[in-house]
Amino acid sequence: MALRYAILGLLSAEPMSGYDLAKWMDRGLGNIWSAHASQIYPELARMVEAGVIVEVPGDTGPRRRRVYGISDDGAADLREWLTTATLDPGGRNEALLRSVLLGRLDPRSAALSFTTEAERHRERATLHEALRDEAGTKGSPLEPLRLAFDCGARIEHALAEWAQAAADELRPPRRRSRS
Amino acid sequence: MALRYAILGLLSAEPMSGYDLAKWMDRGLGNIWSAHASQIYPELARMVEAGVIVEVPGDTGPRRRRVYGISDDGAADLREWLTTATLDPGGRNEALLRSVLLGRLDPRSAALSFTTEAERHRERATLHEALRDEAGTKGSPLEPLRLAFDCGARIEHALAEWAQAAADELRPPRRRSRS
DNA sequence: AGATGCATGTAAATAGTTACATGATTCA
DNA sequence: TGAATCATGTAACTATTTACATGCATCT
Repeated sequence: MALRYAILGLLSAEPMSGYDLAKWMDRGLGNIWSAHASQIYPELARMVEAGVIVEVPGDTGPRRRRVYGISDDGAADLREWLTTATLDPGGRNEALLRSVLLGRLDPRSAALSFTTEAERHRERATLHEALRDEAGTKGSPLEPLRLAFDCGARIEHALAEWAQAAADELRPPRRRSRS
Repeated sequence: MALRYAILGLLSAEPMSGYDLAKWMDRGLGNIWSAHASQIYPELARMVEAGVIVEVPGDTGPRRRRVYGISDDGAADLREWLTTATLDPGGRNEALLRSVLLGRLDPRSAALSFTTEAERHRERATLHEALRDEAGTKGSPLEPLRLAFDCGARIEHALAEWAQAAADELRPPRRRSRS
Protein backbone atom coordinates (compact mmCIF):
# COMPACT_ATOMS: atom_id res chain seq x y z
CA MET A 1 0.00 0.00 0.00
CA ALA A 2 3.00 2.31 0.09
CA LEU A 3 2.49 3.51 -3.47
CA ARG A 4 -1.04 4.53 -2.56
CA TYR A 5 0.21 6.66 0.31
CA ALA A 6 2.98 8.16 -1.76
CA ILE A 7 0.31 9.25 -4.24
CA LEU A 8 -2.01 10.51 -1.51
CA GLY A 9 0.86 12.47 -0.03
CA LEU A 10 1.63 14.15 -3.32
CA LEU A 11 -2.03 14.86 -4.05
CA SER A 12 -2.50 16.32 -0.59
CA ALA A 13 -0.15 19.10 -1.66
CA GLU A 14 -1.89 19.77 -4.96
CA PRO A 15 -4.21 18.03 -7.47
CA MET A 16 -2.25 16.38 -10.26
CA SER A 17 -2.44 14.03 -13.23
CA GLY A 18 -0.88 10.59 -13.42
CA TYR A 19 1.78 12.03 -15.63
CA ASP A 20 2.64 14.68 -13.03
CA LEU A 21 2.83 12.03 -10.33
CA ALA A 22 5.18 9.96 -12.45
CA LYS A 23 7.40 12.98 -12.85
CA TRP A 24 7.50 13.56 -9.09
CA MET A 25 8.47 9.95 -8.60
CA ASP A 26 11.20 10.32 -11.14
CA ARG A 27 12.69 13.46 -9.79
CA GLY A 28 12.51 14.46 -6.15
CA LEU A 29 10.62 11.73 -4.41
CA GLY A 30 12.40 9.14 -6.53
CA ASN A 31 15.08 8.51 -3.92
CA ILE A 32 12.41 7.59 -1.44
CA TRP A 33 9.71 6.01 -3.51
CA SER A 34 9.72 5.54 -7.24
CA ALA A 35 7.11 4.10 -9.57
CA HIS A 36 6.65 3.80 -13.30
CA ALA A 37 3.74 5.40 -15.08
CA SER A 38 2.39 1.94 -15.90
CA GLN A 39 2.04 1.25 -12.21
CA ILE A 40 0.57 4.63 -11.35
CA TYR A 41 -2.34 4.65 -13.80
CA PRO A 42 -3.95 1.39 -12.67
CA GLU A 43 -3.42 2.40 -9.04
CA LEU A 44 -5.19 5.71 -9.67
CA ALA A 45 -8.16 3.81 -11.09
CA ARG A 46 -8.29 1.60 -7.99
CA MET A 47 -8.02 4.65 -5.75
CA VAL A 48 -10.95 6.35 -7.45
CA GLU A 49 -12.97 3.18 -6.98
CA ALA A 50 -11.95 3.09 -3.31
CA GLY A 51 -13.02 6.71 -2.96
CA VAL A 52 -9.71 8.05 -1.64
CA ILE A 53 -9.23 10.33 -4.63
CA VAL A 54 -11.61 12.07 -7.05
CA GLU A 55 -11.15 13.23 -10.59
CA VAL A 56 -11.19 17.02 -10.79
CA PRO A 57 -13.28 17.67 -13.91
CA GLY A 58 -12.66 21.35 -14.54
CA ASP A 59 -8.96 20.98 -15.12
CA THR A 60 -9.01 18.64 -18.12
CA GLY A 61 -6.54 20.47 -20.35
CA PRO A 62 -6.05 20.34 -24.11
CA ARG A 63 -4.44 16.93 -24.21
CA ARG A 64 -6.78 14.38 -22.63
CA ARG A 65 -5.36 15.08 -19.22
CA ARG A 66 -7.08 13.74 -16.10
CA VAL A 67 -6.38 15.54 -12.85
CA TYR A 68 -7.02 13.93 -9.46
CA GLY A 69 -7.43 15.39 -6.01
CA ILE A 70 -7.45 13.80 -2.59
CA SER A 71 -10.85 13.21 -0.98
CA ASP A 72 -11.73 13.60 2.70
CA ASP A 73 -11.62 9.82 3.02
CA GLY A 74 -8.21 9.82 1.42
CA ALA A 75 -6.90 12.49 3.77
CA ALA A 76 -8.19 10.50 6.74
CA ASP A 77 -6.56 7.35 5.35
CA LEU A 78 -3.25 9.10 4.89
CA ARG A 79 -3.37 10.57 8.35
CA GLU A 80 -4.10 7.20 9.90
CA TRP A 81 -1.25 5.54 8.03
CA LEU A 82 1.15 8.28 9.09
CA THR A 83 0.23 8.12 12.74
CA THR A 84 -0.60 4.49 13.43
CA ALA A 85 0.89 2.14 10.85
CA THR A 86 3.84 0.04 11.94
CA LEU A 87 6.41 -0.62 9.28
CA ASP A 88 8.56 -3.61 8.68
CA PRO A 89 12.19 -2.55 8.94
CA GLY A 90 13.30 -4.69 5.98
CA GLY A 91 15.09 -2.48 3.53
CA ARG A 92 15.95 -3.09 -0.08
CA ASN A 93 18.58 -0.80 -1.52
CA GLU A 94 20.42 -2.19 -4.50
CA ALA A 95 23.05 0.55 -4.60
CA LEU A 96 23.86 -0.02 -0.95
CA LEU A 97 23.97 -3.76 -1.40
CA ARG A 98 26.53 -3.34 -4.09
CA SER A 99 28.56 -0.93 -2.03
CA VAL A 100 28.68 -3.29 0.90
CA LEU A 101 29.69 -6.26 -1.24
CA LEU A 102 32.48 -4.20 -2.78
CA GLY A 103 34.51 -5.36 0.21
CA ARG A 104 34.51 -8.82 -1.40
CA LEU A 105 36.84 -7.65 -4.15
CA ASP A 106 40.60 -7.68 -3.76
CA PRO A 107 41.75 -4.67 -1.67
CA ARG A 108 43.04 -2.68 -4.64
CA SER A 109 39.88 -3.00 -6.74
CA ALA A 110 37.72 -2.45 -3.67
CA ALA A 111 39.55 0.74 -2.70
CA LEU A 112 39.13 2.08 -6.20
CA SER A 113 35.43 1.22 -6.25
CA PHE A 114 34.84 2.86 -2.89
CA THR A 115 36.58 6.01 -4.04
CA THR A 116 34.31 6.11 -7.09
CA GLU A 117 31.29 5.50 -4.87
CA ALA A 118 32.30 8.31 -2.55
CA GLU A 119 32.56 10.68 -5.48
CA ARG A 120 29.16 9.63 -6.76
CA HIS A 121 27.58 10.25 -3.37
CA ARG A 122 29.22 13.65 -3.05
CA GLU A 123 27.72 14.61 -6.39
CA ARG A 124 24.29 13.41 -5.36
CA ALA A 125 24.58 15.27 -2.08
CA THR A 126 25.33 18.49 -3.94
CA LEU A 127 22.36 17.91 -6.22
CA HIS A 128 20.01 17.33 -3.30
CA GLU A 129 21.29 20.39 -1.49
CA ALA A 130 20.53 22.51 -4.53
CA LEU A 131 17.02 21.06 -4.74
CA ARG A 132 16.48 21.53 -1.02
CA ASP A 133 17.52 25.16 -1.25
CA GLU A 134 15.27 25.74 -4.22
CA ALA A 135 12.41 24.05 -2.39
CA GLY A 136 13.11 26.28 0.60
CA THR A 137 12.37 29.49 -1.26
CA LYS A 138 8.87 30.81 -0.70
CA GLY A 139 6.32 29.81 -3.31
CA SER A 140 8.44 27.15 -4.95
CA PRO A 141 6.42 24.31 -6.47
CA LEU A 142 8.96 21.93 -4.90
CA GLU A 143 8.08 23.14 -1.41
CA PRO A 144 6.19 20.01 -0.29
CA LEU A 145 9.34 17.96 -0.93
CA ARG A 146 11.78 20.16 0.93
CA LEU A 147 12.11 17.66 3.77
CA ALA A 148 12.64 14.84 1.29
CA PHE A 149 15.50 16.69 -0.37
CA ASP A 150 17.06 17.57 2.96
CA CYS A 151 16.81 13.94 3.96
CA GLY A 152 18.39 12.86 0.70
CA ALA A 153 21.23 15.32 1.09
CA ARG A 154 22.01 14.13 4.61
CA ILE A 155 21.95 10.47 3.59
CA GLU A 156 24.20 11.09 0.60
CA HIS A 157 26.65 12.96 2.81
CA ALA A 158 26.72 10.06 5.25
CA LEU A 159 27.24 7.57 2.42
CA ALA A 160 30.02 9.65 0.89
CA GLU A 161 31.84 9.70 4.22
CA TRP A 162 31.27 5.99 4.70
CA ALA A 163 32.61 5.10 1.26
CA GLN A 164 35.59 7.40 1.71
CA ALA A 165 36.39 5.87 5.09
CA ALA A 166 36.19 2.39 3.56
CA ALA A 167 38.52 3.41 0.74
CA ASP A 168 41.01 5.00 3.13
CA GLU A 169 40.98 1.94 5.32
CA LEU A 170 41.70 -0.37 2.40
CA ARG A 171 44.43 1.79 0.96
CA PRO A 172 46.21 3.52 3.83
CA PRO A 173 48.38 6.45 2.71
CA ARG A 174 51.89 5.17 1.99
CA ARG A 175 54.56 6.95 3.98
CA ARG A 176 57.42 8.56 2.09
CA SER A 177 55.67 8.10 -1.24
CA ARG A 178 56.91 9.99 -4.27
CA SER A 179 53.70 12.06 -4.62
CA MET B 1 18.84 -10.11 -9.89
CA ALA B 2 19.80 -8.27 -6.72
CA LEU B 3 18.75 -11.13 -4.47
CA ARG B 4 21.04 -13.42 -6.41
CA TYR B 5 24.01 -11.15 -5.79
CA ALA B 6 23.14 -10.69 -2.14
CA ILE B 7 23.24 -14.47 -1.80
CA LEU B 8 26.46 -14.77 -3.79
CA GLY B 9 28.02 -12.09 -1.61
CA LEU B 10 27.11 -13.94 1.56
CA LEU B 11 28.23 -17.30 0.19
CA SER B 12 31.53 -15.80 -0.93
CA ALA B 13 32.33 -15.30 2.73
CA GLU B 14 31.36 -18.83 3.79
CA PRO B 15 29.21 -21.75 2.59
CA MET B 16 25.74 -21.68 4.14
CA SER B 17 22.27 -23.17 4.06
CA GLY B 18 19.13 -21.36 2.94
CA TYR B 19 18.15 -21.08 6.55
CA ASP B 20 21.44 -19.37 7.41
CA LEU B 21 21.01 -16.97 4.50
CA ALA B 22 17.51 -16.09 5.69
CA LYS B 23 18.93 -15.30 9.11
CA TRP B 24 21.58 -13.01 7.62
CA MET B 25 18.88 -11.20 5.70
CA ASP B 26 16.88 -10.83 8.86
CA ARG B 27 19.63 -9.54 11.03
CA GLY B 28 22.59 -7.61 9.69
CA LEU B 29 22.10 -7.37 6.00
CA GLY B 30 18.38 -6.81 6.50
CA ASN B 31 18.70 -3.02 6.39
CA ILE B 32 20.24 -3.28 2.99
CA TRP B 33 18.59 -6.28 1.43
CA SER B 34 16.01 -8.51 3.03
CA ALA B 35 14.28 -11.60 1.73
CA HIS B 36 11.94 -14.21 3.13
CA ALA B 37 12.91 -17.86 3.30
CA SER B 38 10.19 -18.63 0.77
CA GLN B 39 11.96 -16.44 -1.73
CA ILE B 40 15.43 -17.73 -0.93
CA TYR B 41 14.82 -21.46 -1.42
CA PRO B 42 13.49 -21.27 -4.99
CA GLU B 43 16.26 -18.82 -5.88
CA LEU B 44 18.88 -21.25 -4.54
CA ALA B 45 17.45 -23.96 -6.78
CA ARG B 46 17.64 -21.64 -9.78
CA MET B 47 21.19 -20.69 -8.88
CA VAL B 48 22.28 -24.31 -8.71
CA GLU B 49 20.74 -24.85 -12.13
CA ALA B 50 22.57 -21.80 -13.43
CA GLY B 51 25.82 -23.14 -11.99
CA VAL B 52 26.68 -20.13 -9.86
CA ILE B 53 26.50 -22.12 -6.62
CA VAL B 54 27.04 -25.78 -5.74
CA GLU B 55 25.67 -27.90 -2.95
CA VAL B 56 28.41 -28.87 -0.52
CA PRO B 57 27.62 -32.52 0.18
CA GLY B 58 29.87 -33.30 3.15
CA ASP B 59 28.24 -30.77 5.42
CA THR B 60 24.69 -32.14 5.53
CA GLY B 61 24.06 -32.00 9.27
CA PRO B 62 21.60 -33.94 11.42
CA ARG B 63 18.48 -32.11 10.28
CA ARG B 64 18.15 -32.35 6.48
CA ARG B 65 20.31 -29.32 6.02
CA ARG B 66 21.63 -28.37 2.57
CA VAL B 67 24.72 -26.21 2.46
CA TYR B 68 25.71 -24.24 -0.63
CA GLY B 69 28.98 -22.70 -1.70
CA ILE B 70 29.82 -20.24 -4.45
CA SER B 71 31.31 -21.67 -7.66
CA ASP B 72 34.02 -20.12 -9.81
CA ASP B 73 31.33 -19.01 -12.26
CA GLY B 74 29.41 -17.46 -9.39
CA ALA B 75 32.47 -15.58 -8.16
CA ALA B 76 33.09 -14.26 -11.66
CA ASP B 77 29.42 -13.24 -11.94
CA LEU B 78 29.54 -11.41 -8.65
CA ARG B 79 32.74 -9.65 -9.56
CA GLU B 80 31.33 -8.53 -12.85
CA TRP B 81 28.17 -7.19 -11.23
CA LEU B 82 30.19 -5.31 -8.64
CA THR B 83 32.51 -3.71 -11.13
CA THR B 84 30.44 -3.13 -14.26
CA ALA B 85 26.71 -3.11 -13.53
CA THR B 86 24.94 0.23 -13.63
CA LEU B 87 22.15 0.64 -11.16
CA ASP B 88 18.93 2.55 -11.44
CA PRO B 89 18.84 5.15 -8.71
CA GLY B 90 15.16 4.57 -7.93
CA GLY B 91 14.82 3.90 -4.23
CA ARG B 92 11.97 2.42 -2.30
CA ASN B 93 12.08 3.02 1.42
CA GLU B 94 8.73 2.86 3.15
CA ALA B 95 9.99 4.19 6.47
CA LEU B 96 11.50 7.19 4.75
CA LEU B 97 8.39 7.79 2.69
CA ARG B 98 6.36 7.94 5.86
CA SER B 99 8.84 10.25 7.52
CA VAL B 100 8.76 12.66 4.64
CA LEU B 101 4.97 12.71 4.47
CA LEU B 102 4.82 13.42 8.18
CA GLY B 103 5.14 17.06 7.19
CA ARG B 104 1.60 16.79 5.83
CA LEU B 105 0.17 16.56 9.34
CA ASP B 106 -0.68 19.63 11.38
CA PRO B 107 2.49 21.14 12.88
CA ARG B 108 1.85 19.86 16.39
CA SER B 109 1.26 16.22 15.36
CA ALA B 110 4.11 16.40 12.87
CA ALA B 111 6.57 17.70 15.48
CA LEU B 112 5.61 14.90 17.84
CA SER B 113 5.99 12.29 15.12
CA PHE B 114 9.39 13.61 14.09
CA THR B 115 10.58 13.51 17.69
CA THR B 116 9.49 9.87 17.93
CA GLU B 117 11.21 9.12 14.62
CA ALA B 118 14.41 10.75 15.83
CA GLU B 119 14.38 8.62 18.96
CA ARG B 120 13.80 5.48 16.91
CA HIS B 121 16.72 6.29 14.64
CA ARG B 122 19.00 7.01 17.59
CA GLU B 123 18.17 3.58 18.98
CA ARG B 124 18.86 1.89 15.67
CA ALA B 125 22.13 3.78 15.35
CA THR B 126 23.23 2.49 18.74
CA LEU B 127 22.29 -1.05 17.76
CA HIS B 128 24.25 -0.85 14.53
CA GLU B 129 27.27 0.59 16.29
CA ALA B 130 27.27 -2.32 18.70
CA LEU B 131 27.05 -4.78 15.81
CA ARG B 132 29.78 -2.97 13.91
CA ASP B 133 32.08 -3.09 16.92
CA GLU B 134 31.36 -6.76 17.43
CA ALA B 135 32.00 -7.41 13.75
CA GLY B 136 35.26 -5.50 14.07
CA THR B 137 36.79 -7.90 16.58
CA LYS B 138 39.12 -10.46 15.02
CA GLY B 139 37.53 -13.80 14.21
CA SER B 140 33.95 -12.64 14.64
CA PRO B 141 31.46 -14.51 12.42
CA LEU B 142 29.92 -11.10 11.66
CA GLU B 143 33.15 -9.86 10.11
CA PRO B 144 31.98 -9.92 6.46
CA LEU B 145 29.19 -7.52 7.39
CA ARG B 146 31.25 -4.98 9.28
CA LEU B 147 30.98 -2.43 6.47
CA ALA B 148 27.24 -3.00 6.28
CA PHE B 149 26.80 -2.27 9.98
CA ASP B 150 29.01 0.80 9.78
CA CYS B 151 26.97 2.00 6.84
CA GLY B 152 23.74 1.36 8.75
CA ALA B 153 25.01 3.23 11.79
CA ARG B 154 25.98 6.26 9.73
CA ILE B 155 22.65 6.35 7.91
CA GLU B 156 20.70 6.05 11.14
CA HIS B 157 22.71 8.87 12.67
CA ALA B 158 21.97 11.05 9.67
CA LEU B 159 18.27 10.22 9.84
CA ALA B 160 18.13 10.90 13.57
CA GLU B 161 19.64 14.34 13.00
CA TRP B 162 17.30 15.00 10.11
CA ALA B 163 14.19 14.05 12.08
CA GLN B 164 15.34 16.09 15.07
CA ALA B 165 15.98 19.12 12.87
CA ALA B 166 12.51 18.75 11.35
CA ALA B 167 10.94 18.51 14.80
CA ASP B 168 12.84 21.54 16.07
CA GLU B 169 11.84 23.55 13.04
CA LEU B 170 8.16 22.75 13.49
CA ARG B 171 8.16 23.47 17.19
CA PRO B 172 10.62 26.29 17.84
CA PRO B 173 11.56 26.68 21.51
CA ARG B 174 9.12 29.12 23.08
CA ARG B 175 10.81 32.10 24.66
CA ARG B 176 10.11 32.81 28.33
CA SER B 177 8.28 29.49 28.72
CA ARG B 178 7.58 28.10 32.17
CA SER B 179 9.92 25.09 31.78
C1' DA C 1 6.65 17.00 -42.30
C1' DG C 2 9.28 14.98 -38.58
C1' DA C 3 11.04 15.05 -33.87
C1' DT C 4 10.09 15.74 -29.20
C1' DG C 5 7.34 15.93 -25.21
C1' DC C 6 2.68 15.38 -23.14
C1' DA C 7 -0.53 11.96 -21.74
C1' DT C 8 -2.88 7.54 -20.81
C1' DG C 9 -3.10 3.12 -20.82
C1' DT C 10 -2.64 -2.65 -21.55
C1' DA C 11 -0.17 -7.15 -21.37
C1' DA C 12 3.27 -10.12 -20.03
C1' DA C 13 6.96 -11.17 -17.12
C1' DT C 14 9.56 -10.94 -12.86
C1' DA C 15 10.06 -10.04 -7.91
C1' DG C 16 8.44 -10.21 -3.36
C1' DT C 17 4.92 -11.35 0.46
C1' DT C 18 1.84 -14.13 3.09
C1' DA C 19 -0.08 -18.21 4.34
C1' DC C 20 0.50 -22.70 4.84
C1' DA C 21 2.57 -27.67 5.07
C1' DT C 22 5.91 -30.74 6.79
C1' DG C 23 9.03 -32.97 9.74
C1' DA C 24 13.23 -33.33 12.76
C1' DT C 25 15.72 -31.94 17.12
C1' DT C 26 16.56 -29.81 21.45
C1' DC C 27 15.32 -28.24 25.85
C1' DA C 28 12.33 -27.66 29.91
C1' DT D 1 5.30 -34.45 26.33
C1' DG D 2 4.90 -29.92 24.75
C1' DA D 3 7.12 -25.73 23.14
C1' DA D 4 10.73 -23.63 20.61
C1' DT D 5 13.97 -23.74 17.02
C1' DC D 6 15.96 -25.77 12.95
C1' DA D 7 15.06 -26.61 8.19
C1' DT D 8 12.92 -26.82 3.58
C1' DG D 9 9.63 -26.04 0.69
C1' DT D 10 4.70 -24.93 -2.23
C1' DA D 11 0.77 -22.03 -3.62
C1' DA D 12 -1.62 -17.97 -4.06
C1' DC D 13 -1.43 -13.30 -4.04
C1' DT D 14 0.32 -8.53 -4.60
C1' DA D 15 3.74 -5.31 -6.33
C1' DT D 16 6.93 -3.85 -9.74
C1' DT D 17 9.20 -3.76 -14.29
C1' DT D 18 9.45 -3.93 -19.21
C1' DA D 19 7.66 -3.68 -23.51
C1' DC D 20 4.40 -2.02 -26.23
C1' DA D 21 0.23 0.81 -28.26
C1' DT D 22 -1.99 5.06 -29.02
C1' DG D 23 -2.68 9.79 -30.16
C1' DC D 24 -2.44 14.90 -29.60
C1' DA D 25 0.43 19.28 -29.35
C1' DT D 26 4.34 22.01 -30.04
C1' DC D 27 8.50 23.34 -32.12
C1' DT D 28 11.85 23.36 -36.03
